Amino acid sequence: MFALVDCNNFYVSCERAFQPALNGVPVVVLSNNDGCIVSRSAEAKALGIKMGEPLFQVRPLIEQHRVKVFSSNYALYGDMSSRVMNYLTEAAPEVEIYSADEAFLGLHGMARYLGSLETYARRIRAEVRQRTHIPTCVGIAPTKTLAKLANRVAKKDPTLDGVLSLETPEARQWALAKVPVQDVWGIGRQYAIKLHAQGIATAADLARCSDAYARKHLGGVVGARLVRELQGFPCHNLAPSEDGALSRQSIACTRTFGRPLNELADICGAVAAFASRAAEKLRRQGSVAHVLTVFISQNRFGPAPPPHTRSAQLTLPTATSSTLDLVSYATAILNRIWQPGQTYVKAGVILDGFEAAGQPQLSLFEKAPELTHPQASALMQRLDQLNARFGRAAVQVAAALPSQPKPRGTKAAPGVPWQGQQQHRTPAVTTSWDELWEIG
DNA sequence: TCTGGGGTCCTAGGACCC
DNA sequence: TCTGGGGTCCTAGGACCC
Repeated sequence: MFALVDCNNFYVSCERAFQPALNGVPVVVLSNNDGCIVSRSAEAKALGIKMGEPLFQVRPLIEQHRVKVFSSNYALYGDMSSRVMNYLTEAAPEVEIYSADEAFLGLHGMARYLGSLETYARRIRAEVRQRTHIPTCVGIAPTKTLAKLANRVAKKDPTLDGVLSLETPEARQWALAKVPVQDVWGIGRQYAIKLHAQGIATAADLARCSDAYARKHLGGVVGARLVRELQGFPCHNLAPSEDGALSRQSIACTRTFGRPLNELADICGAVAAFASRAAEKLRRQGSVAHVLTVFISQNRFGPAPPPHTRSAQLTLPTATSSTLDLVSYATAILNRIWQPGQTYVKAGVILDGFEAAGQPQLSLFEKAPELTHPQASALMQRLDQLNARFGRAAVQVAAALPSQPKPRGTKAAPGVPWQGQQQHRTPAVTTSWDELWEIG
């Protein structure tokens, strides 16, 4: 059996945890750059504000109903997420952290010891709420896909009080019939259109499909597994998270700029900063990367036809996690793809092809790579320590700093040219000394 | 004026190898 | 007319997830 614990409206709930006055009123949280709606309270959903909608399109609705609006505060959400996950790691023998706000618990053979899994789930839910003020729902089922489905039904049906267990076939049939096919985990927009056109409207309909049908219409083996999981046959194992942290196969840092940019120096600063961030994340998970991709994008909503993005990928001679290496490779790639006279609105750096740091895999017949310079590695360690202590980006490579102010008489825009808007951000009350709550 | 930022897995096709 | 049968690696792209 699996349990899926999923936080309700996670970003909004994090804001509410420190501002109880937000309870009961409509609240939304915005994406980076204050562009789109990415989290909504139940009251905001009821007003018809949709997930992913651009802020400027719903502004009338927001003003009319006095919806509270917040820029995203990832320092706060990340910290709240670890609090929730740390507790879950204590509370269950096996935990897979699936995202910032969701975790699968492995409950194989646990019913013997726990008695009712549903009672256990209710206890977990109450504990998470008491410790963090974050509301959750829990779904229990023999497969991950059914646990997701159970969780969804628990969220929608208030009489269930946040927990639904699908341990019996009867319970499963009942739940499958209630869920529209587009709400099944793994059915997105494209598949939903196709399925409805063929008369498959609910999860129960989908669970009755043949293996051949699933393979043909739902992306091959992926779709076949999806249908099997709905039928109650597990195809996905738990992937337990070590140390309560996620370990990635790729790491990206990509951003829309605060305003469109056409100066190479400005874009170069952005790319250097993104490469630095990506390198930090890479070191934190103890990996080195072999492959580096840089891309720059023009406005995809503008009149110009696609493609809007230029990118290039580089296989590095030696896998590395050094900020200095990655910044210099990244800016070299940028110089190859940047075109003068064009205006760019976004850039990104993506790292791939990971190995564990300190033990690169040697391929047969290849010469051993040069050892990482101990000095460079010590330097990166100091860099990470300083930034942990004095705040992110306290120490940076010079390339990531904004270029020098322009000569007098020309008007220089204030601040870092590529940095985005954050007009509605709350303080990082749990992670920043400067922004701690003052009581008194 | 204003439109996010991460990730995953899978497939197909081409180059190349024996 | 007929024209092997595997492999691997890489890239691009699609679909999905939170």
